[in-house]
Amino acid sequence: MQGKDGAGAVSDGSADTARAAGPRRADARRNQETLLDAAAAVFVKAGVDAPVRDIAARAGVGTGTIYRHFPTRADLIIAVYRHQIEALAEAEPSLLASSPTPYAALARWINQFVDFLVTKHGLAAALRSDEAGFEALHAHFLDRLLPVCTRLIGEAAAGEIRPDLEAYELMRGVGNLCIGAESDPRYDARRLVDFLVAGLRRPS
Amino acid sequence: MQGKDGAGAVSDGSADTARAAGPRRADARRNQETLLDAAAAVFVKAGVDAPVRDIAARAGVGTGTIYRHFPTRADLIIAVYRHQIEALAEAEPSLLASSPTPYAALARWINQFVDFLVTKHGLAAALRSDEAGFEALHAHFLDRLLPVCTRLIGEAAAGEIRPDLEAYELMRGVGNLCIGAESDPRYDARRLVDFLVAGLRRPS
Amino acid sequence: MQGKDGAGAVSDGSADTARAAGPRRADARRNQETLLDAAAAVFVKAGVDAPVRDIAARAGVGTGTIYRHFPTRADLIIAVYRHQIEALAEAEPSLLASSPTPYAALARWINQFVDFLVTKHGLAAALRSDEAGFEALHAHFLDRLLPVCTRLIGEAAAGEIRPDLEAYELMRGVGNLCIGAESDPRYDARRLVDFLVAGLRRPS
Amino acid sequence: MQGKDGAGAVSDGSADTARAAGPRRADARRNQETLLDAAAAVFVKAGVDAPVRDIAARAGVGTGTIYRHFPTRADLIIAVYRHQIEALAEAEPSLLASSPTPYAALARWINQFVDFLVTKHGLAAALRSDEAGFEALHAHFLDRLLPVCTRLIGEAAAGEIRPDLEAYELMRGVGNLCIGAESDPRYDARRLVDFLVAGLRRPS
DNA sequence: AATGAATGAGCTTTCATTCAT
DNA sequence: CATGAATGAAAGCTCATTCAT
Repeated sequence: MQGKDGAGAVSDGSADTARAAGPRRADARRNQETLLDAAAAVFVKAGVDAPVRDIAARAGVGTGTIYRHFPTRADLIIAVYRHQIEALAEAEPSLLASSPTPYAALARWINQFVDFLVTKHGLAAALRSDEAGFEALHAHFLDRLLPVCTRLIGEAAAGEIRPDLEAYELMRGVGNLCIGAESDPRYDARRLVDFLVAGLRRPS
Repeated sequence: MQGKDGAGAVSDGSADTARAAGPRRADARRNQETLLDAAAAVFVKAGVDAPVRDIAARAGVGTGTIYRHFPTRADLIIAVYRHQIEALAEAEPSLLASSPTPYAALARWINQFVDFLVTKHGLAAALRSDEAGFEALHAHFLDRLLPVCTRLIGEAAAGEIRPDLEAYELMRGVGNLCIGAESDPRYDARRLVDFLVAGLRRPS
Repeated sequence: MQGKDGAGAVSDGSADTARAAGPRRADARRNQETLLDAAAAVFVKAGVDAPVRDIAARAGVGTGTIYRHFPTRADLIIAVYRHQIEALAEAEPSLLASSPTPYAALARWINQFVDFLVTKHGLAAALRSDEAGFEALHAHFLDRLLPVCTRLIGEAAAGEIRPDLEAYELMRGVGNLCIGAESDPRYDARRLVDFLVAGLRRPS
Repeated sequence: MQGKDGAGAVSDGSADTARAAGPRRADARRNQETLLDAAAAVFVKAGVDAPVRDIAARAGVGTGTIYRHFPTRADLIIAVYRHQIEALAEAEPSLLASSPTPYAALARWINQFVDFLVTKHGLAAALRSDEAGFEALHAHFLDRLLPVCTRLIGEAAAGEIRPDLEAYELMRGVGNLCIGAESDPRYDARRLVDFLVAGLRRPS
């Protein structure tokens, strides 16, 4: 599984390191996380082609630091992609704990998932020449998040939402709704996702 | 195609309604329509790459007839595309008349619209080399159907659905949901469209 | 001689009429000639198996008209065969008149003869089951053209070409050179006929 | 795959052996060669259906010897065919050496080639039921002789003959001229081949 | 009598699958 | 196992032929 994890065409070094759990020293890892959080936020707002300067500014570092950790933009996108996947995977318990109902937790998770989709769709463009790499990252995405979404749906399925909803189908549907959303001001994907999520509720 | 229809010799008065497109002779135009109806139905079920034989069989004609009218598959897809657009445009009054509520009419129209999307997405693939042609057909699509969908939403907006819903956004959303649906058995686009349409209703 | 003229296996009627002098009315005969000219031209270019549509198109008529005059392909081939033989027979004086030397006239006649051979060879295939019919048509061919070719050779024999050349031998040789030429792109029969005709000249 | 060598339907044994290098013992091979030379000569004069007695007589052996080596006539024809091909292939240098000009060498080679064609055409009849076998032998013929003829043409092309002459076309043309020559006393194929070869010369 | 749209058998090509090496 | 030849089902496309107009 090592050699086919999809980072093939991308420069190694820090990107590869980031893939596991980040740098060894705690402070270094914290820096890295800050940086990825910042990049993720900027990606959500301005797309994966956002200026490096903006990301650096939001992270409170110099642009050189970004390039030190992620030599190419693809490296950065991949790292953010993994980072957001981790965040989505780890968000489950806290969402369930802090939401009034399981359905509300699912809705909030989907909202965070939409943020991630900017990165995911950008990834496809960034790795256009590396089909295998993209496939591997996509597989990682499914491996990690399908179980999470399935559990969230399961919690809500008890009474709030329509039965027989499949996590794959929901995630794909939300993913589809977000295609091309960045470039079209007349199309607000998030609104439509809200409609879709609303439509999951059982008719009262 | 001999005895396909016992009353074939009797010309159908209603079909004589003057129309811009179509062959001159009345029977030829009726044949053409039969053929396009059949092709549309097959496209919905089996995609735009469905065997010509299947389309011919459903239309009750020989394969040669298809090729005579539409020398290439792109020609056929384009004709079906226009035909379905017309059908969608003309369906409005009857849907409104025969549905219990305007919302139901909209929902049924969207359902028919999903059928059309198979053709629309197939069109993109068929005209991959003809960007300009595709743009023109897409423009025609918007010109013709945006007003229709806007009116249907307007009817329903009075009380049944959430306000401020834009026809463009809805059609784009439904269109997006149907991307790649043919090739993925785990993904039922129509189900998700139903969820989306359900989500348009005002919370009671 | 009537009943064994070689059209035995072929449907009778108009084909038989055509054999003599064509239809009675002048315009009908002209139509017939137009049609045979067209068929001959198409045969030369695309062989005796050329689509009926192509012949009809070149003659400016519908396909049905071809079938009315020549119910089977064999009928058509036979008619073209006779038609071309007549043309070859009648070409003699004008060729002699319009060519600088008798040898040039012979060369041009042979060139036209090569056109005819496509039909002649096609005839054999078309009448495979009717040996007697083929023999009769072949005899007609010899009866009509051997004298013509003999005269042309006679004119040229005075000084331009080798003595003792027999028309039969020359025509057979040219005929042989054209066997199987249609199906083999690497073999240009007309080129070789040109060589052969060139080889008839007396060494200077 | 047995029949790859083209003699599939035909009895094996000496025919197959002959293909490689002939019998082991030198004297036996010399006998074989004498026999094939004789058969070739008889074939040229009297066709491939010549009586075995005649061949045996010319080879100075008894008829039993012929049957011992070549159980069926097809075996014999195939062996002669291969033998003549070898002879034609090996004749090149000596012809070039002993002829006044390359063109003369080519003309003499073509003359010998005409001898061979009697066998070649007879082969087609003998193997009528073994299409694959004939194809294979024909392929062998082309493989072996096309290069030889190409070289001879190349030698002569310098100045004596018309440019752009293809070996395939020439050999096919000569082959065609010899079709049906045996059975028609009014048709002297060799004479026509001479004309054709004469026509290859550049006009002086 | 002429036309050409319609038909569908059949030819060609493709391609998934199998099987032998 | 890996390879790639062999197979044949499936589909595209052509064109001879018919027949309603």
